[in-house]
Amino acid sequence: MTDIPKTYSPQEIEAKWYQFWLEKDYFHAADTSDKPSFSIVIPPPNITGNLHVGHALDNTLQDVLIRWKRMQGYNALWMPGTDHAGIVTEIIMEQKLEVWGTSREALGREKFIDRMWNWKNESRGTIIEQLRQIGCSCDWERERFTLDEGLSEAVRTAFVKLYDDGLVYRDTYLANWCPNCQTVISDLEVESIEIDGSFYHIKYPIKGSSEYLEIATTRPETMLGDTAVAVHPEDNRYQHVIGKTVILPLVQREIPVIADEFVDREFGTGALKVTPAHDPNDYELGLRHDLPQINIFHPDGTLNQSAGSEYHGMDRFDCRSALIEDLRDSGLLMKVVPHPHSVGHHDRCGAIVEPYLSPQWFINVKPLAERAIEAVRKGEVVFIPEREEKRFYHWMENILPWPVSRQRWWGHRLPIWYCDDCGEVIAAVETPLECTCGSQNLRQEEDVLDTWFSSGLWPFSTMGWPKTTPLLKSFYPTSVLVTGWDILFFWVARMIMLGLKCHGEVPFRKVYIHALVADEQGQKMSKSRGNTIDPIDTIYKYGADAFRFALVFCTLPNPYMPLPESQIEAGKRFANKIWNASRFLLMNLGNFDPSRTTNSNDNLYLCDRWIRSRFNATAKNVTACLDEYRFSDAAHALYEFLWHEFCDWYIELIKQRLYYTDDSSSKQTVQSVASDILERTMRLLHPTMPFLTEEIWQRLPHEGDSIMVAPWPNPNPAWDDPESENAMQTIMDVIESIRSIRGEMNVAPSSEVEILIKAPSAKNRNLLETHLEDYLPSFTRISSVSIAESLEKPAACATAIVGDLTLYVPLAGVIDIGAERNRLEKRLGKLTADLTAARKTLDNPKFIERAPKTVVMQKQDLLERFESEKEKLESNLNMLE
RNA sequence: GGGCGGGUAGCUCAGUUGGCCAGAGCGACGGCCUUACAAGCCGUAGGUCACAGGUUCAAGCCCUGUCCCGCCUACCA
Repeated sequence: MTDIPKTYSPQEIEAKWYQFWLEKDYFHAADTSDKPSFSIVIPPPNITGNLHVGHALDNTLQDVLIRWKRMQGYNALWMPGTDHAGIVTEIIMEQKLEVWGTSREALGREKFIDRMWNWKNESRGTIIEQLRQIGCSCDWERERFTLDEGLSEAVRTAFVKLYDDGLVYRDTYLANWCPNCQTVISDLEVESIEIDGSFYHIKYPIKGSSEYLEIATTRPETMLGDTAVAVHPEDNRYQHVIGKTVILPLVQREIPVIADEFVDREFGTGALKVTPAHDPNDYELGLRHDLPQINIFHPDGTLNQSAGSEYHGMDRFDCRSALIEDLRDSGLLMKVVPHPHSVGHHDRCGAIVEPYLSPQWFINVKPLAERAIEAVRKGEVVFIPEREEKRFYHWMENILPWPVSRQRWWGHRLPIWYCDDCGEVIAAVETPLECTCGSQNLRQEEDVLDTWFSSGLWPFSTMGWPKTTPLLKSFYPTSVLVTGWDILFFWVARMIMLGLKCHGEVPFRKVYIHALVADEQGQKMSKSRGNTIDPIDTIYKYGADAFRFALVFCTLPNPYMPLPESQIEAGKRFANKIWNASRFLLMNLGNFDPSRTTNSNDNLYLCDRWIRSRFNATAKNVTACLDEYRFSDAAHALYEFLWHEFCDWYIELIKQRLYYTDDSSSKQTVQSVASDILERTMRLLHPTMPFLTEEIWQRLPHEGDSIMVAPWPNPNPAWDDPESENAMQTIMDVIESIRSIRGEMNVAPSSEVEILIKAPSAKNRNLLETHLEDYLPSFTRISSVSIAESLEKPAACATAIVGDLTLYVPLAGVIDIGAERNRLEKRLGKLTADLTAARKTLDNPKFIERAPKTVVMQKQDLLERFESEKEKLESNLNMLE
């Protein structure tokens, strides 16, 4: 066993165990089982993407849950897969095509799609392989992709079902249009960004008059599509122009001045240019006043022929500049005023979104939303943290129709066919052969569906829906969904709506919404900020377990979670600490034979009973934390127990017995207790740090083939031992006091000191007499220990007080009286303050009267302790001369 | 404009239904290569819990107001 390396090196260990688990098929969940079911579907990452830190967090948390539940005896399914990620993937492909000197249009739909599939097949596995590197125990045999035939059938089925129920319709509407991607997008995909824009004040001359109206606009180029000017009906400034005609500058089109209450008199000049085809408000205004809609843009954002020959073919922003110059030249530009305002940008490509008239397919999600809200209100889906539920309601209650068609090629083509002969529109799961009119001139809709539509079906489409499969029966609704808050509306809300609609049941019982990863300054990690960390580099540098531990440790129910590199380093140090504690133990197991150990408590030392009791508390705590999705607390509990109880104290406490005991049965006992506690703790830690724990577990005495399938450690009620915990606490306090004196008095660690302890109570005297000499040498160099009911304070010594105990450490020739006085006075100052506060509370008759008895008693105890300690401190101070 | 979250140690944050002397990690300072671990060990310092009121026997926690910060959301051209 001495061949165990001194430092933990994760690389080969991680690869080895992952392969082992795969070979043993531990990741695979049975279709049906006698065990209770637990299931999670992975938020499918982009098939052509790379793992980023957000994925790492999301999937680590899922892996923690799934490994934990598996150990708890569940038939645990983690359904993996990937998403085709329509628009983003196409954007990247188009960039590649440009480099290769071609384009989407040049290739045509069929060849373009072929390229996409080739790319998909090439990159297939990249992100999956990365998930494996962080240790994800997904059921890889069941891996799905949103464009697979089965899932595509689910998409068609769901869409047709919605169509048949009258929830799908086609409409020409002023929707958000991305001129760069040349597709409509939903309002969720529009990101408002504040820009330093300008207000352009333009003269609109009134026909047959020398007067003009002053119009302020942020988008002067849209004036080419103006079909009216509007003022407030009660605006005194403009009463005389209502009903008159103005001449649209440059264009010379005559347009009416209308009155509408929508216009805000306070804003701008109180006169509004109306462009029904290019502004949502103007669109509504136009409908009310029956104004013409003049579309001045091509789909790519260049000006079309309606803009007039002057501007035809120009880009919309070039046109703005040109138009401003022309207005200036004509003397119609009055002024340009800085006007910061927010402008919609496409969240995928960053282009400024254009409100644009086009025929689109919509889903009327209002009825679905109502049902989803009801389900959440009834608790069929529980949000963690709870506050996310409010965001959910807020969005759902104000939901608008969902534009689902996209003018793109990579995705599910809408299962809609048009009859060229009779104009019939057919929605069908399978390609129809002929129309009801008998015509075979059927043409499928060109548009594809929004990627989020297929994602919305993910929890059941991956399990075989629309077929009724054993998998659906066993695992739907899934137990919990784990995802970031940024896709609550995009994805979570839609899954709930579509799950209820299509499968009649919510898709998951719980949603755990985690933070987005931020850097040390609290800034979200993003490529544009350049503050990202690469998970694969990080794993290489620190090890997967260290990375996972840091992620779990930092996971709090906040919107952003800082993940400083120092925390990942701490994870690495923790892994190394565990490694070395295990190494120590393994080196001292000798020819220990666990099978010969009885479970008798006879030979147990105080510290054995203590560590078992502490283990119990830890096991309870960790389980409770995971039950409540308090990941960070679980990690803290494990860290605290392993490092600061097991390593700092227990290992030190047993060294004497392991090193110097000849009594083989006593040695056998401590070997048994220590290896048993470590083995169980490895199981508690396994979901968080799977590789390290497997490696150590395999080396320790254990039962079974893998820690992965070992049972989750439950607390053993027989191990709860508050008395031992109290006794150990006293001993630890004594040791800490001595160490503190040595440290503060600058006693060299190599020099031995004498310890005298006045122990008035028989209980503590007995405790110290029985145990202290066993334990003390491991912690501090001592020449002798004297314990007595009462003893005289030696000259020139430092003192400390622990409960009713008074410790004397003679330091003749070493002690600095001034330093010791300072030390004691400082302690006394704090003590006096605390004592005064406690006394004040207790002197209040209302406190005695109204506070619970236990609280009063606690306070009284506390006061007594303060008083006794103060008394001792003062006497020590007085004797200091 | 509306909504949500936050302001606790130098930094990042815990602090679960109000009730032991307000904690952790990192950083700082001092001392140790003590045979599991220097990726370690020991010790020390550092906080008017944003501010002002209120409720209560008791407030970091509950209520009101103020000041900051962040985010989400909204059609003011």
